[in-house]
Amino acid sequence: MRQDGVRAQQRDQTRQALLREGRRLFSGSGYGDVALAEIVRAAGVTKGALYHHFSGKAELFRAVLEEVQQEVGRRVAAAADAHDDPWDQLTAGCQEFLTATTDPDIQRVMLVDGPAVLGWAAWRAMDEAASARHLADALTGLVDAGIIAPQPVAPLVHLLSGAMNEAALWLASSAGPGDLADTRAALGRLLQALRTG
Amino acid sequence: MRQDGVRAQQRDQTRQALLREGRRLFSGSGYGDVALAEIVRAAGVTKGALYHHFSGKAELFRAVLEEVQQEVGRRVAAAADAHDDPWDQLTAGCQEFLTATTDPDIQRVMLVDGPAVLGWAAWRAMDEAASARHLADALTGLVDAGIIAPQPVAPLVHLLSGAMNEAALWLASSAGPGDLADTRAALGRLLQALRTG
DNA sequence: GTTATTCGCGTACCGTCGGTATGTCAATGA
DNA sequence: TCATTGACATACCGACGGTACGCGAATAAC
Repeated sequence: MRQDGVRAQQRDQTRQALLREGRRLFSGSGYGDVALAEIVRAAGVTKGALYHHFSGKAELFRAVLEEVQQEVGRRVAAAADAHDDPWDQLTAGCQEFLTATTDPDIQRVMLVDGPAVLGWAAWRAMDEAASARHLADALTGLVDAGIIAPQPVAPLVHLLSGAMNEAALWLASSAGPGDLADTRAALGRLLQALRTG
Repeated sequence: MRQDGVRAQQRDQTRQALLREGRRLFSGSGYGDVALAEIVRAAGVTKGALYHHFSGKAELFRAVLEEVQQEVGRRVAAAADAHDDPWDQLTAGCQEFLTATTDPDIQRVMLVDGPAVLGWAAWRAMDEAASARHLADALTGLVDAGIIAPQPVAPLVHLLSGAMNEAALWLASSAGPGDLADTRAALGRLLQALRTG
């Protein structure tokens, strides 16, 4: 990604600075309470630079969201790949998702502001590409292998994805000790319900 | 609620008009894309009236959200009360929730903009009071009756609530024929997993 | 019944913020 | 060496949320 040439390097550096400070401020204060002037000041540039790299505030946020989602997606995929058994891959991925998205900073961008700023449909498409796709693949594989009952996977993907999103928000907000373990257990029981026999 | 006296009537009428037009515009265009000037013009008043009844844009939205949530809550409670068996009450309530929140206008206010505008914690508290409380009560009752396995209900409430929210958004957005039925079936299977033996 | 007072709301105004138009200077290619 | 492109900076604008203040009618006080 890094190109040679003085100008290309400077360009990348500026873009990275905008993404870094944008992410930090959006995470901390929420999209609506962050002014562009704040972001560019923190990044050491001006609004001219921001509008040279992004079409506006919403697209900067979109870029930040994409970064966050792909990080979470990679963590989930890595946790799943650590197992060989398809069923273990599913449960490990779900548990890792629950852990990763418990970070309040990730939540604000990914789960709270994301759908409102970009619209649910666009947010869904990005989530699909980053992590829900893994869930759909895992479920499809398990159906094909006869491990879970034959059924349309799309409804399941959304039910489970929504369940984990909301649970993560709750865990970060009002979690007492043991709530994470209880939630993991409850989620495990729901997943178990999908198994045949 | 309606009081006598010319002034009290006028006051109620203005407030209702603001809530009605606010709800219509927030539902159609989303919180961020609706200007206060638009709302007061539609309601036939001025910003002075709006700020006399509400502390600002966010509180008007909060009042609208409360209205929407309580409507949904009443629908869910009514569907549940139509049954005598506690288990039937749970499933009927969940299915009704899924149906009620498939309305795109309700979704935008209740599921997309709500958490972003008021913050997740405040949104959650309102949702708790309006409808999630019924879910928690139903689950607690089923645990006490020995119909579902003894376990903390709080994690379950959030998992199921989140599952239904996300599923409703999906159904309204990209639903093909049969998706609603498939989702109801999948949700029913997940609920079934909670039953003992 | 007259006066005082509150109340519901309109009007005018302000600061801030997202967005745009244009200028500028260094890096690049011929 | 010179023309050109590109990566910004600067100055500015319109819109919007919010506030200060005024007014007139309904109500309360006596």
